[in-house]
Amino acid sequence: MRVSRIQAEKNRQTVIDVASRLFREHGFDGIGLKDLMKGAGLTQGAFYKQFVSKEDLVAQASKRAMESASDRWAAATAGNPGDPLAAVTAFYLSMGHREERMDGCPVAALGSDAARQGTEVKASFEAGIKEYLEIIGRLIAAANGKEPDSKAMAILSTMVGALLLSRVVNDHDLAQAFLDAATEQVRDTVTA
Amino acid sequence: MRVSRIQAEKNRQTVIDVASRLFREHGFDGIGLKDLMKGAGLTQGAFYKQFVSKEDLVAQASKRAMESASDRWAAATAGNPGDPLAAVTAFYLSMGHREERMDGCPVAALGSDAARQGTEVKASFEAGIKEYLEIIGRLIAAANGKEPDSKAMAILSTMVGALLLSRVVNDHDLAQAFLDAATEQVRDTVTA
DNA sequence: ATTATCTATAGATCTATAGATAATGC
DNA sequence: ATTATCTATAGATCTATAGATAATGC
Repeated sequence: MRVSRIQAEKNRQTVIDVASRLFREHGFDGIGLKDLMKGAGLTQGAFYKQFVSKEDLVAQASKRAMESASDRWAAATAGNPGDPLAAVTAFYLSMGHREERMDGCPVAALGSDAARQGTEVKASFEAGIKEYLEIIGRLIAAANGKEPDSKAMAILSTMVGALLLSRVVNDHDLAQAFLDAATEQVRDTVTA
Repeated sequence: MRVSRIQAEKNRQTVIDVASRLFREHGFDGIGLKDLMKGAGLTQGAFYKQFVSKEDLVAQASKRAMESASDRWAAATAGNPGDPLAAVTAFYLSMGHREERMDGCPVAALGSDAARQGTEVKASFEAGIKEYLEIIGRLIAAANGKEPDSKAMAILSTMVGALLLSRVVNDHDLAQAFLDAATEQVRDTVTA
């Protein structure tokens, strides 16, 4: 029954990874500890040796989700050095991203939920958002000298808002139109 | 115990109104039927004579919330005929709105939750979003002839995204900066 | 007679805890 | 001896239903 300390820590990390995905899929209140632990191949009983409370896991899973999201942004920019911002918007503002909540941006998937959470969860999101802003800031600094902070915030707002809006409508064409409009807007903001 | 049909219908409407506010505050999964009915001055038992299921109430409360939100937009434009779009952004992109989830925009308050719901709930949001777009479209049509649809979608995305982002960070200054950046962005989009 | 609302409850699920078990680590 | 995980369970809460009650509406 008992496993080694190394394996125990691996299990803990797996729970955080699984939770970061299942929370994005079902919301913080939409999935229980039993199913979260089952997703990691464990039972409910192991949970409280790994975490203080569900809220504790929510904060850690939020952190993990934001880290993997900004890693994905960095990978996209590295994959297209010619037009890195276009590379980011190409995946972020795509119908594929709209349909893969579980592996997508945590701000769009859980932002409304996160707004109701405590300081620690918001701190997890805040750190990830600052990472997003730094990446955007670097990308637009090359093309544009003035007020990169404000422009980066406007760009991020447009992207998050468009993805969220695309997900709450049934009409696929309308969803696509939100993503396209945001793509164009970001392009215009950078060249302005 | 029994009340008149007119009073019964009033009670039903009160439940929808209360739910539209309490859902925005706590999320669809964050409040139960007992507390929703208590908020309307009734007990849990009356619920299933008024609604088919909790999901049914979620759809109706979403519709009500979006209606009252677009009414608020219309009121803001009517209140400042000189610069109606500035009137809308002034309240939408304010710290006051950030802090009043319960009476604020349902897309920001419940968008992540709505993305996980069924067709009926999304239809409620979709109708409200189209209303938002129509209002923005009318306001920018006056100042700008070309592609009002795409511009309206970009503007709405920026507004929703900025409000959501302002709510998931702890730092008030960063929250304010998101709202300010979006305000500026909307202004630039219209005059471009 | 009908019915809007009430109290009560069924059955499921939720978070969290307790004690048993079996492997690790000293 | 310690402890990571297991099974089992406590106590609260959730959605939904059942039957009682008391007022409306015919």
